[in-house]
Amino acid sequence: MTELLKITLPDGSQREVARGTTPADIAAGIGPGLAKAALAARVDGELRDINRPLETDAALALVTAKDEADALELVRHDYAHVLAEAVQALFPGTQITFGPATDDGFYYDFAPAAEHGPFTEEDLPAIEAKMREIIAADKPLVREVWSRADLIKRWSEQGERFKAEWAQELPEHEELTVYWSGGDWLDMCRGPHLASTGKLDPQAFKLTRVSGAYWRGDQKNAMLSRIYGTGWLNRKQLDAHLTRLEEAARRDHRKLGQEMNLFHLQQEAHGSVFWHPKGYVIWRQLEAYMRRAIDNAGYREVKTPQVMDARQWEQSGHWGKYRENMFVIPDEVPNTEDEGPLVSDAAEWMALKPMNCPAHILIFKQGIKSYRDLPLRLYENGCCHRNEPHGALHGLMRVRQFTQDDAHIFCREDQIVDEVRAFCQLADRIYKDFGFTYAIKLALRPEKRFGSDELWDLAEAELRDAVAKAGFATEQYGWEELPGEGAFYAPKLEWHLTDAIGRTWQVGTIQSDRVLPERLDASYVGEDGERHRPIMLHRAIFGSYERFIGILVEHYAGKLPLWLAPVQAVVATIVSDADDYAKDVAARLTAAGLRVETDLRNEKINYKVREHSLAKVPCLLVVGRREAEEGTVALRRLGSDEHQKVVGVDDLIAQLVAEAAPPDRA
RNA sequence: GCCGGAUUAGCACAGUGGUAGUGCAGCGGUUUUGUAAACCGAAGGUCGGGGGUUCGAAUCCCUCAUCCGGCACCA
Repeated sequence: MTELLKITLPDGSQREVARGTTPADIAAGIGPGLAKAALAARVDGELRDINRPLETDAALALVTAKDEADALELVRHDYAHVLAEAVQALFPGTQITFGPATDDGFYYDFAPAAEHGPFTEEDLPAIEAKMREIIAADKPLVREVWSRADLIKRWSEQGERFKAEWAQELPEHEELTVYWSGGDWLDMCRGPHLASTGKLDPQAFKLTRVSGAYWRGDQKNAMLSRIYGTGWLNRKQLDAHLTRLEEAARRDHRKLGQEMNLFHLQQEAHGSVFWHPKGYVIWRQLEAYMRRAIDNAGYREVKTPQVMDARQWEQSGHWGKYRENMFVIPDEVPNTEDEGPLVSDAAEWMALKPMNCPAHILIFKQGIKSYRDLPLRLYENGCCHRNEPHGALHGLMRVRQFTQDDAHIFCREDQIVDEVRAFCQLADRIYKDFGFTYAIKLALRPEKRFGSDELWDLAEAELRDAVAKAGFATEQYGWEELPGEGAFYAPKLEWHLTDAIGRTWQVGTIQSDRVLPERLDASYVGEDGERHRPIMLHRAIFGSYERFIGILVEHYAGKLPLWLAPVQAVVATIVSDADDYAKDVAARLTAAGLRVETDLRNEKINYKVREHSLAKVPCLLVVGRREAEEGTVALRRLGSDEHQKVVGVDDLIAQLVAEAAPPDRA
C-alpha cells in the first residue's frame, strides 16, 4: 500500500500525493505551463532538485525564473558544472575540484594536467564552444546518494586526488551526492541542479578570465587553475551585465586620474602616489572639510613622528605580528666603502609607522590624565607606510603610503555608547554629503585573536548596544553582523558605502580596543583617586585620503561636484579679440575664490569644448566679440543637455560661488 | 608572495627573425574661428633593465623589475 504525503502549496492548498512523487510531477499536475517553467523546488524552505522524490509531508514552492535569486543561483551552479565537464572533455588528465556560483556568475578550480599547465585566456573560446555543445545535448543531471567508500574509490581510480581528499574529509553526518550528466561523467556535488543542461541558455554565459587560486583558499596548498564565467538566465541579462562592466571600466579612477591629470604612479615609487596639482586640489578640499568636521565634533588635531624605534613597535605588538609588512630602517650610518655590508650586524632598527595609534597613546601618556580629561579625542591626518604584498597594489585603492583620517578616542567604559552614537551621526552626515548610502556591519571575533572570550563578549556587546541605542542598527542602515571578520584585538563596526553604480566599498570603521592601552600602559586617575585603564576607540571615516579620492572619482565618474572640481571653470575665447575680456572675466572669478583657467589658444571653439568636456571641467565660459561687448559669458555646463545660457558676469559669480560652497557650508 | 597576461614616442596602439610605424598631443607655420577634433610642415624611440641564442633580435630563450586580471594578504 502506497503511503500518502500531505503537500502544502504556497497558496495554502493541500494535495495528497504518493510518497516518491517529485515536485516535477506536482508541477505537471497543476498545469503544463508551470511544468515547463519550474526549475527547482523549495521543500520546507530548502532548495531542491525538481526531480528529487518527496519523502515526507512538506510545504512545497516551485521555483521558476521569476524567483530570480534562486534561479540565478541554480543556473550559475549548473554553468560551473557544465564548465567542468567541458574542460575534462577537452583536456584529458585535468582534475576537477570545486566550482560554486558567485555574485555575477561562477567559477571552477582545476588542477590541469602537468603537460598542459595552467589554462590561459586562449583556451576559453574552445571551452565555451564545448559548453554550448553540452547544453545543446540537454543532458539530464541526475542526483544519486553514494557511500563514502564508493566515492573515494571512484575518485582514486580516476586519479582525482582533490576530489578524493574532499570526499574523505566531508563531515560524518553529511549525505554524499553525485550528479550524473548522462554518459559516464559525474561530479560530487551537494546540488541542487536543474533537471538537465538544456535548461540553460547557451547565449547567457561568457567565460571571462583565468586565474590561479589556492586549493581550499590556503596559501600553503597547491595552486590550482581557476576559470571564471558570468552566467545569467537569458541573453538580455548577460548583455546588461557586460554593459555594467563597461560602465565600471569607463569610471576606473586609474584611467580618469590619467585623463584628468590628477596623479600618477611610477615604478621608482611603486605603491606611492605622485599627486599632481589638480589631484591635490581634491585632497586639500577634503582635508579642509574633514578638519571643520572634527573641530566641530570635539577632536584635537595632532601630528606624530614618521619613524620610531623598533623597541616601540615591539612593545605595541606590531613588530612581532606585522614586521614583514613594515618598512624597517637601520639606525646607523651606512657603510660607504665599496666592500662590506651596507649596515653592520649590530645595527639598531627603526621603522616607518604603519599606523598612528601607538603614537597617539604616547601623547596621551604625557602628563597625568584625569577622568575629567576624558573623553580625549586625538585626530591626525596620519601618513602611514605599509609594505604591502606586491600583488595587492591597485591604483589609489591599495597603496604602500597613505594618509588616514585617523583618530583615537580615549574614554571610560560608560562613555562608549555616547562616543559611538556621536561617531555614527558624524559618519552619517559626511557620507550623505558625498551622496553615498551605506550599510553598517559589526565584524565579530576572528579565529586568531588576543584576549579572553569574556573580553570579546563584552566588547561585541558594547558596540552592538551602542549602535542600537544610537538608532543605526536597523534594516534602513543595512545592519548585519559578520562572524570572524573582526581585527585580532577588537571587534569592528564597519561602514560599507554604495556608490552611484551600486558597488560597495568598506570605508569607515570604529573599534573598541582594550589591548593596546594595556600593552603601552596608558592610564588615567579616576574619581576614586586610583589609576584606571582607558578604552581606546580607533576610528576613521574616509579611511585613507588616497582610497577615498579613488572612490569619489569612480562614484562621480570624474564629474566631481563644483566644490571638489580641480578646475571649476575655463574661460574659452572664440576670437583673439576677446582675449583681454577673457582674462578680465577670469580675474574676477579668481578674486571671488573660484578655480579658473583661461583658454586663449588659437583653436576653434569646437576643439576647446571637446577638450574641456573630456577633461571634466564643470563650467565652460565661452566668450566672443558679442560677450565682450555686452559684458556677458555663454555658460555651458558639463553633461547638461540644456543649451548654453548667456549670463552677466556678476550673476555668474554669485551663482558659482554659492554652488562651490562645500556641503557643510552650503 | 602565488598563477596567467602585458611592457614599443608624452598618451592610445600596430609591428612574430632582415633598415621601428600610425593616430592624438607637443613644436613651427597658415587660419580668427560661435559650442565635442581646421590645414600644412619638421621633429620625436638603446622597443622596461640585464644576460643569452643567431650572420642578424622589438620579435626566440633565461632573469630581474613594474603594471593588469585573479588568489592569498589587508593591523
